[in-house]
Amino acid sequence: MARHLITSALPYINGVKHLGNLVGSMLPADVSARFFRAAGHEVLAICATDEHGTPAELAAAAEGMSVADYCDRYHDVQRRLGEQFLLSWDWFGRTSRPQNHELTNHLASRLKAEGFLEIRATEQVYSIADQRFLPDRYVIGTCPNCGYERARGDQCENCGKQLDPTDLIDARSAISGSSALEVRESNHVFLRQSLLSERIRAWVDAQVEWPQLTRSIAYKWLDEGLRDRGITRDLTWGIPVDPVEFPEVAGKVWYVWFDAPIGYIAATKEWADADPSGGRDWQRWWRLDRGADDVRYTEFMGKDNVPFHTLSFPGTLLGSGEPWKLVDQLKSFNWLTYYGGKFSTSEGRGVFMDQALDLLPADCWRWFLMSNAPENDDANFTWDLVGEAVNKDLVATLGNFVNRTTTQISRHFGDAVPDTGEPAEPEFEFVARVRSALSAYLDHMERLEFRKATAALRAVWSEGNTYLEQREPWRAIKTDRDAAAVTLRTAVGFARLVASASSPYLPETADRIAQMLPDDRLDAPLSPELADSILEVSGGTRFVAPGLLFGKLDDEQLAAWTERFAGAG
RNA sequence: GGCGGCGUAGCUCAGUCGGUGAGAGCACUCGGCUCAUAAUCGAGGGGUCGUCGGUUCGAGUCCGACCGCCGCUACCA
Repeated sequence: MARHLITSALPYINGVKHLGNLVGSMLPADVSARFFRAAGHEVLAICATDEHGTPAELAAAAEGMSVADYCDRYHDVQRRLGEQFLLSWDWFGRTSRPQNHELTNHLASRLKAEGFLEIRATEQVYSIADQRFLPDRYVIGTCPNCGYERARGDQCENCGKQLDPTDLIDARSAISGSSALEVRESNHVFLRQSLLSERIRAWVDAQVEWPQLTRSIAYKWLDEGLRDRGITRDLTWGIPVDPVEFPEVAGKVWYVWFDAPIGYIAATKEWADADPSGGRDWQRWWRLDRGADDVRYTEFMGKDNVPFHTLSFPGTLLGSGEPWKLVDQLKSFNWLTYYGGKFSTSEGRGVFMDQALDLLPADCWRWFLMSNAPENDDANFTWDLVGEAVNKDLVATLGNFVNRTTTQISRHFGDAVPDTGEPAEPEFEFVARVRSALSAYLDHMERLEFRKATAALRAVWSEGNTYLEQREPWRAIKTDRDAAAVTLRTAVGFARLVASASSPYLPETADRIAQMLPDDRLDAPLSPELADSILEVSGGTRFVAPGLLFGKLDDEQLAAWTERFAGAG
């Protein structure tokens, strides 16, 4: 038994996440958490909402709410949607909670003591009308290079030229449109990543398990040279700096990218604090000097998050001088595109988590998304692929197997598992084939190779249909009732195994299949040897047909959804 | 502009250190079966591996150029 700490990139607070966000971090994290639990390991799965920063303030203002109320509301929305997608977090926390305030300030204090922080004066654009400093990209104006009128202060989207806000002609606030801007000087705390660079590189060098995408992103940044980075902001919404320790920046807050990953640890502390018995020990998962030395820590995220998780956050923990647990495996994902384009909130293109659940059950989405996950390259969402995943895999292969098996049992043997006949060579061969297919599936799961794992799981399902075709119980029942009994009892045993094997992807369906045998459940850990359990179902035990597991999607339905979600772009 | 990635059967994708006749699922064709949501099982057709050139006994796999698509480029997160 191993101990697995699993975190998924924290979803940002401003609104409902789309299916690309889901498949890039939260969903694979949950599939892995469920898999490792099913395999008998100890698992702690942590997630939280990332609540600080300018976009949260603006989104709250747009809805006429205080930012604290706004975050309360959307934290609840995201938690509920996560639960509806059957994400089995051990804890879903918030970066705005006191645990994160405390830990963020603690780590800042440690970094200061170790000499990795520095106060620097910076010049930033201040909007008088908005009464706030503007991040570069919130200043818009005409590009001096190409004349594009809606260039942003960091880069012109039209010609690609990198800009400073002061380069823009007719610069104005992207928030209010006001051109009453001025450059003001402001002190900020900088994390001296340049001093940490060699330690971070040595640590990255040791991460031989990381996938290619993760490693290449980390080395790209290291090779270009890590720059010192401002980790405070002139905002009101965030974690306030300690005015005693950092008087030069009193009244400012820590940068959201400084406090967000610390939120993984703080959310674990929330989890521990929430247990009144005091039986949960967060340090056992995060402190190498408090029992975390045998933890295997896996992070899940989209590729845009990789630099922060391979460089800045590890730099923060290494620089603290304290023995924090660092990530072991970092599984990163490319983008899920919608018919080749970006999922877009502003243009209404793509499918969002709340809409998705109105169309199909969570299990269908979980299966479609994971079997088409953007693991090695950007992956394309199309409704045809949704239809294929549901109709071919779930309905025709898995659902049909369970349905044809249970229909025949109910018809010929009633509400008990047939108990006559003895397994023979065909059953032993079947078990051997299942063991082999199951083994391939479990290997891919261990390696977090989700597309290969789903293909391998589908191959496991197929073995059931192949077996039925070979034994033809519908024919045997007419001449050799015992032979049909053995076949169908074996098929039920296989279905019970399939429920266990499929549970990481299809938790709800797995439960429904398992309910077929309410008195004879399978709870042994997932392993190739579990294939032997196929022949261990008790004949005569109570049997309940679960009914159809999945509904088919017809072409008209898919066409209607294609039309509805085409979006403005 | 810089950096990185991708371009393999109609579609979505695998192809580990370059090496027996280039793979899977879906779609398509043929056959079997009829218990099952016309589902299933078996067999088969289909690709000059973006283009051109190079290295090599041998390249989808390495090198160069070009064409096309995409991402990142550090105070949005």
